[in-house]
Amino acid sequence: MTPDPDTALHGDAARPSRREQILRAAAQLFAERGSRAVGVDDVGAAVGISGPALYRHFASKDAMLAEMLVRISERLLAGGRERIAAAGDDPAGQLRALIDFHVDFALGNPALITVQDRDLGALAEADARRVRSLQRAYVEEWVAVLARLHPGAPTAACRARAHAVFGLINSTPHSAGRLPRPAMGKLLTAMAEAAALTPRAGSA
Amino acid sequence: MTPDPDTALHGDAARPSRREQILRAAAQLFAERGSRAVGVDDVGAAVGISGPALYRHFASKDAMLAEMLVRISERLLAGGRERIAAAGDDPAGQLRALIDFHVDFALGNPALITVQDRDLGALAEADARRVRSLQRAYVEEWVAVLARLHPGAPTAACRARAHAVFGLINSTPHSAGRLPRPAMGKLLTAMAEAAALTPRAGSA
DNA sequence: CCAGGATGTGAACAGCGGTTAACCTCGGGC
DNA sequence: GCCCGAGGTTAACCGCTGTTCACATCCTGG
Repeated sequence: MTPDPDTALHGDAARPSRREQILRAAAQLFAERGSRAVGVDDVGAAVGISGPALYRHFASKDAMLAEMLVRISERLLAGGRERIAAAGDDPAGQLRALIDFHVDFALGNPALITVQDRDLGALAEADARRVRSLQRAYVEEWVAVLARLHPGAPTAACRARAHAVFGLINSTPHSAGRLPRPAMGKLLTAMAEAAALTPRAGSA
Repeated sequence: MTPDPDTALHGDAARPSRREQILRAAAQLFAERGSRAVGVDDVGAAVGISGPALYRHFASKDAMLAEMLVRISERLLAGGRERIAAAGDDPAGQLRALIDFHVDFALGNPALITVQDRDLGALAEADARRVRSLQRAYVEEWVAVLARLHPGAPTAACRARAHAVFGLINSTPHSAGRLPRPAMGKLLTAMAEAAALTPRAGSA
């Protein structure tokens, strides 16, 4: 019955266990260069140990990436659902809650955002399936809210709208540092809301 | 004085010379799996030849990627400038022209869009510099237009706005196929315009 | 009809990078 | 005081993949 120092519990807070340090450092490096381009030695060096020592903490390099991506997707899905629930029954309020949440996440974790949609393809099919499933669930939360705001719009359109808003907000890593974070937050929030609410234009 | 079948001229039209076939196929594969993950043999197989034959047309795999990315950036920059010039002096019209152009490009070349911002990091520093320079120039075209539409806004904010709009439009590859292309075009255009024009919210 | 360049091919090479193996070193419980 | 497991280290292995080589082929122009 050892305290099980690294399973699901134990969160991210407290002094980060080696595993956490590694995941953080790896996320940073993966975001900068792409997971395929960073070597095991690079990740090791980033946390002060060297190379093969990582295998004391992870089964493989792919396992690191998998855990990283699964966690991100889980945080997004859980956070999104929380915010929707906390926003009551008003779809407009729910949308604002989702946007605020996603903007905060993106501004706070640009590296994770980058890795998430660049290195999904590097996962083994089993892991990829799991991540995609979580992502899909998150998207569907948005779609449900958007559907109430755009009655009569086809679901596919709401889905496209959700993806477009993600793209807008996730642009953060590309223009990071240019603008102070609070200003960036306000700007992205306003743009995202405007984009999400725009009625589709009439045919003529 | 051979007709110089493959230099700059010769465009993309006509029956695509081997080089073009290869570049197209490679773009497709790179977009699907990431440039590092596709082997030289895969690209060869995609055009019916096998493996090392590619070296009759390109100096290296990296050279293929480099040429691909440089071309994309050039097309975007040239196209953007054209459209702005054709739109006269009205900033609102220029913005619409830019948006239409970018939406068309993204919907027409999802693979190129994907490769462009995922595999930039795989380039040698010299090539990367060139591509970044072209991209920057394209962004600045947008920034100039946005600055006229948002007088008093700091340049950094306009730049962030431009990146956000790119992210919105470039979301296409992630939600492709779901919606018929014309509908997708209308939707993205409307969302992009709304996002680009939203005034930044007041402080309280 | 014959040289020759353009284009392909399959085999061999070489380097890189993930993974494993064998060995060290502590800090703590019986 | 000893044993032992957690966590590191370095050296070796090995498979994969970009690249090169030596050799066919085929179409073309003289």
